[in-house]
Amino acid sequence: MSARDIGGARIEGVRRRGKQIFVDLDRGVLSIHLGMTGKLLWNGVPGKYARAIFELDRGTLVYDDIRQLGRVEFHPTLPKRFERLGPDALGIGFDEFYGRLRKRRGHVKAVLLNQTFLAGVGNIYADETLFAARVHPHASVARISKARAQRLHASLRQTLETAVEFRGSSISSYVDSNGARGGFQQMHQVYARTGEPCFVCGALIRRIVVAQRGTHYCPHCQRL
DNA sequence: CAGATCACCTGCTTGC
DNA sequence: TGCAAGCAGGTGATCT
Repeated sequence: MSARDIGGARIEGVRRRGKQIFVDLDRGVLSIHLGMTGKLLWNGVPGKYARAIFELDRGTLVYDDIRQLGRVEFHPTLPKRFERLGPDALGIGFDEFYGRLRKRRGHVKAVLLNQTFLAGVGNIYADETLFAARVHPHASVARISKARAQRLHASLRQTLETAVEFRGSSISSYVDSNGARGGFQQMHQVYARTGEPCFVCGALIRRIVVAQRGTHYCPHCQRL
């Protein structure tokens, strides 16, 4: 993407699906993904890690990203890969959730992280959801009962809604567009609590690796 | 096609 | 004190 692509473009709308942000322009679409350390700062001062600066009529939007796992791309037409994104994790009802779950195989945590299953569940929220639902991250999706699926669905919604309310988890450096840190990290029950006692039963939280991601769970509360 | 693995990137933590 | 190694993770490419 270069300034030539979007200079003078008119913004016609802004949408979000999971972690993906879409800015509809009169000549295409801007897709933005914050990755892990990406930030969009409204009227922020561009610092050492500013990767893109958008001069708008009413202010300046700075895209800042320390680890550069995020992306800002311009597309004249939206690529097919975005069509593969699942429905937004916050909006899905139980029937659709259960129907989609039944078509999947493998470890439940890997499925939760898969953005074609649902869009929007990252590593922290997968761990926190599984703890709230009392489901072991290694549980096989094929063997999840409808009752447990209901707990998973309810826990996912609860976890994400609370996280949004607290404006996210500022683990490394996340801040919102006003530069404010999130507060959800203080609510974490298992994430990054390896070796510490479970708040419910006192058992020590364990860390394993599932789907190449650090995975935290209570060996007593969460069952296969 | 599905699942597993690696590369990307840099600040912070750990170990010697 | 200093330095190297390990770790964090969302996604896409590559491999099996």
